[in-house]
Amino acid sequence: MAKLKKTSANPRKAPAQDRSRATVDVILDAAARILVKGGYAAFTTNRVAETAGVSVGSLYQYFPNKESLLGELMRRHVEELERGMVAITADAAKRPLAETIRALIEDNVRAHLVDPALHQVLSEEVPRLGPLDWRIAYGSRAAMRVRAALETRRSELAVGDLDLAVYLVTGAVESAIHDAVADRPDDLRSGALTEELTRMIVGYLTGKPLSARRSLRAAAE
Amino acid sequence: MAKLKKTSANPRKAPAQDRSRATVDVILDAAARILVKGGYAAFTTNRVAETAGVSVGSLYQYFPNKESLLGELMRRHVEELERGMVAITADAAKRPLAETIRALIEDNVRAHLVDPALHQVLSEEVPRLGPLDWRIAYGSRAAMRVRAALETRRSELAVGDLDLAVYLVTGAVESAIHDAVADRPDDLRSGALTEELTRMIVGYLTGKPLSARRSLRAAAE
Amino acid sequence: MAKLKKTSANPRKAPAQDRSRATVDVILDAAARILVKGGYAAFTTNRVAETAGVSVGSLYQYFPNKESLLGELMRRHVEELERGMVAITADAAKRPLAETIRALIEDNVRAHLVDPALHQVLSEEVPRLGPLDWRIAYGSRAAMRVRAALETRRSELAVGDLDLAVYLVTGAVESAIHDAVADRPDDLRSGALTEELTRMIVGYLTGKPLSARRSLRAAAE
Amino acid sequence: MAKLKKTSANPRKAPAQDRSRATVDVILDAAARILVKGGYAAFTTNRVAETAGVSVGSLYQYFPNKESLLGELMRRHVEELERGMVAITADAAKRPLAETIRALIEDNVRAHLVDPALHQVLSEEVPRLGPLDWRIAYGSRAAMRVRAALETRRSELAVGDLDLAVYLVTGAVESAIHDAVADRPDDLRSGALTEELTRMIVGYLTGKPLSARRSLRAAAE
DNA sequence: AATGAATGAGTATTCATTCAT
DNA sequence: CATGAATGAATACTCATTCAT
Repeated sequence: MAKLKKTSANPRKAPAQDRSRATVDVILDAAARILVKGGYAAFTTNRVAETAGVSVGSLYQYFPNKESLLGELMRRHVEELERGMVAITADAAKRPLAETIRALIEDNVRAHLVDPALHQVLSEEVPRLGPLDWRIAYGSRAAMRVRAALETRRSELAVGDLDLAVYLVTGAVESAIHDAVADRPDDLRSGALTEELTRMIVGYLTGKPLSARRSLRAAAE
Repeated sequence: MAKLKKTSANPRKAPAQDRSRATVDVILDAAARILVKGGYAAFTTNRVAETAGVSVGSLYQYFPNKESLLGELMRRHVEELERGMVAITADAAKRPLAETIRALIEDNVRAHLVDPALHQVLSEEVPRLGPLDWRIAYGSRAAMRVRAALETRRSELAVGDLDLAVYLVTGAVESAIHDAVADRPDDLRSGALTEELTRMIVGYLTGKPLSARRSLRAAAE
Repeated sequence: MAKLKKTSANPRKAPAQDRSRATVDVILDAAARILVKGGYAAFTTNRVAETAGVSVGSLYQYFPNKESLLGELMRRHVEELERGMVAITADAAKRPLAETIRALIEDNVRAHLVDPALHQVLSEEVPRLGPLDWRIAYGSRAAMRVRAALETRRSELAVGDLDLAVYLVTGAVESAIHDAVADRPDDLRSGALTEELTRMIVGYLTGKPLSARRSLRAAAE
Repeated sequence: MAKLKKTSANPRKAPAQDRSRATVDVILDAAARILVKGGYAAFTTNRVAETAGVSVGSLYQYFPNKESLLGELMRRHVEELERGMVAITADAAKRPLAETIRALIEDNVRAHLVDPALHQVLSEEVPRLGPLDWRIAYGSRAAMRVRAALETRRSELAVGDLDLAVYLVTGAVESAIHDAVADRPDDLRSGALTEELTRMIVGYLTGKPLSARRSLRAAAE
């Protein structure tokens, strides 16, 4: 049960001053390192503080509670996930659908390969943080963006319920890539997974399958 | 003292006697109820025992540790998930691919609608249990079964790397349905999600899209 | 603190019947085996019963509590220690002091080499059992016997306070041999320790040292 | 998570600060009081903390586990036992053997009369602590020191195997005095036990008995 | 007599959080 | 602002003992 004592999961203050910013970063780095190395079980506030080289007191100066530390870590990760997506969806109207979709998938793969271990722990071991949880926030924001992008090329779509289709598609991409980080790292890095995902998604959305063979080229043309 | 590495996540003894069986069930019921109601945080051995109306001692008579309680709960859930799959994949050779796939998806949806709240908590909040974790065991077993089923209809397939395709497809189905339990219960119950998923998967695997409109009928013919 | 709930540390009944006797023995054997193998930490009533192949209930039929199990084990050990001593002290009047003393020491060594591991655990790990503890009972009984034996040869003694001397001597012998079981097993088996102890004790009691070299022979003549 | 095998039986940190030192002392005092009053059975970490007037948390701040509490208590006791012995053995070469031996025994008696109840509990009831146990460490260190002392006066010795003799002698002295704390406190305080022990040991080691009557004087001359 | 399921008080230990310095 | 000593509620698990069958 998510027991939020404080408004929680948000940094206590905007890190305006330099020293503050530095301290916050040092703490978050330590937190990430600990999570990656020892999993959520090793993630204790005292240890984070010690590893960061600050006192627990200082940690609590910047983060009202343990949860907020995780929250910030997640926020940063989502930022990374969203950075590219914003740019790509912005250009959706100018490009064929297939191209946009492939770009989105490629970018998601790229983002998942940044500190994959941390990403892993964050989504697998860390208990849910209530409505502030990144998975929820990110999921729906991503869906909105993708929906908007798809709507700019409505004519190419062959789906009935666009909402449902977007939900399906974003979920499938995110989860496939996420799981592949652990299960199929080679296919992820080689582009094989991107290729297959793209074929699956584009085929589904447009009703016109990219031929397995020509898809890469086709999308580029 | 011989410190037996507790082969955790397995019930301590086969519940042979009637009283024993009853106790085991009463405990598992209580465990499930607590998980659903209060999440993993509320899941303490003492509370489970109390809720079950037995002593902690009794709980530990049947489950060597907390983990094993979760393990058994998971085992039962997986059993539910697998029951139908085995039957369906067994008949794969006799039916068109689309039909088998739709059946698998429908069955998975059905299984997810049995005690969905418990299913949810089990996969989202409960920390990973090592190699005994059902997610790992189940995932790969399911993939194997599906692969075998698809191979009986190789000629209908239009994918290069079958392994990768199976990985993608089973993961996408499982995660889409799983997420929809929480996010889109109506689409799940109405069959809309099943429909879309089937179209996506069949289209991807065969290279020949089911038309959105005629898909249901088509699959049946 | 020794918390005796029952009159404790005595077997509940004289094992008269054959089946009873057999059960008692089977339980004590199991208890001894467990103590030797796993130390006092492994010594739980349930495990003893299981190892013995009887139910806990049966164990409690014959032993009112855990303590009494240990008590009986100790009683048997003391019996072993005392068996020889009685015979030897009985003949004390007929023999030179040195001979009696050597005989007592030799017999004590012999007794300590019977199941030394059990002996060890019993005296080192097992918590004190109150006034019923064998160490106390045995210690004073042994002292009494030795005192009586020495008094039959008073003329050979060169000590002032005989009581104190006996206390010193019995304690020294017992503890030296006991420790040597663990620390100097070779000297114990070779007879070297017996030799030295005899020299020390005889010298102390008679005021006339046995020469190191001739002591063995001298005692025998 | 990195599970550091706690190098138990050592204080967690050097008690540098004043407040820390005070807390440590207050905890150890409480621990000693509880052991003396209620024996090892009453010795629970929670009770120690409560008696000390600190929280369990604080206890664990300074002692990584229960064992380490006992370890420190033992360490301090051994310190007491060794303090005098070092000084006495250092001067062994300058003095007749008898004098050194008597001094060692007297000092051991003195040390055993400091908080004898605690000493008692520590050696009788407290379970062995592995290689960190003071009994082992102290025993062999003491033997080494005594051996060195005796070797400075080799010419006065009439023993064959010095190692064995030292083992015998240190064990006998330690155990006799130790037992006498409980069994013969009057003889211990009056010096009678010291006297007899000295006669026994000196006689054994030198082969020339101190006459019972003149021994005190003789040793002094 | 024998069984073994059930009991539940008791224990060591952790860790998020506070607050006096 | 920073420190880190102190807090104490909470938790998993054990085991001697009982008693209904």
